[in-house]
Amino acid sequence: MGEDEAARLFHALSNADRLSIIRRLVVAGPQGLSAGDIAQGLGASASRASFHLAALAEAGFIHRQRQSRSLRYTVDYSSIAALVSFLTHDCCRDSPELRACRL
Amino acid sequence: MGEDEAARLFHALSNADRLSIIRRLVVAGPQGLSAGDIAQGLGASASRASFHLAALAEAGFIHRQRQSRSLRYTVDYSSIAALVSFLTHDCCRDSPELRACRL
DNA sequence: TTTACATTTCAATGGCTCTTGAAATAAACA
DNA sequence: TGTTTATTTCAAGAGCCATTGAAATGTAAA
Repeated sequence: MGEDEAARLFHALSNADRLSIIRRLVVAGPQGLSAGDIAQGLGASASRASFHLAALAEAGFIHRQRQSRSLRYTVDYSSIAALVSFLTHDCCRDSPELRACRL
Repeated sequence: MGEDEAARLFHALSNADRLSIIRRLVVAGPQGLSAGDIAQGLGASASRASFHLAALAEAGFIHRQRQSRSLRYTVDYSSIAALVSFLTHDCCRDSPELRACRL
């Protein structure tokens, strides 16, 4: 992953609503959540939730699937793993200093 | 770390120049690099480099120290470790699905 | 004590991001 | 078919971000 791509992914995570969405989808597990559930959980309007869902989906952090009238969103763990990998391997070059402060 | 704080840190990383700065500082090691070295390496104007250095410093990813006429910048690994920890522990709740796709 | 060097700060500009509410799309049901 | 439900898309506006070049700050050297 190059720096431009990584920057694009970090931008997708640079918003509290979007981080909250990811966390809710992690908690929800494999069955995910509908757009409406997410908007309600966030206390946001439908269009605001949709805007952030679109940003996350475009970056590959979540996927969606229609289920009758609802759209069901789920988290994509591999995209998060890729970002962790970028930070530790690419960016910090597996530096011992980083390891040393693993929490 | 809360979602607002995490979002703030992700925003600091959401730019290719800033990611490039961190990488250069990792490569440079404990003695770091001067602002001028960084601007030159980036192919950016002094003020542009300074702008991005200020954003990274404000977020705690780098530190600076005056050394004669230059300002020497170094990377702060603990801030990066904290972000990795946020992604894996807080955001993904140490989910086995995340582990499963560790690269 | 001027002069040069290293870096930041400032002001202006263009572009992007987020929010809101209204309109459009899509699916299910009566 | 017409209506309700679920969600996205669109347009407009406010605010933030990044870039540029000029001016200001701080430090060392002549």
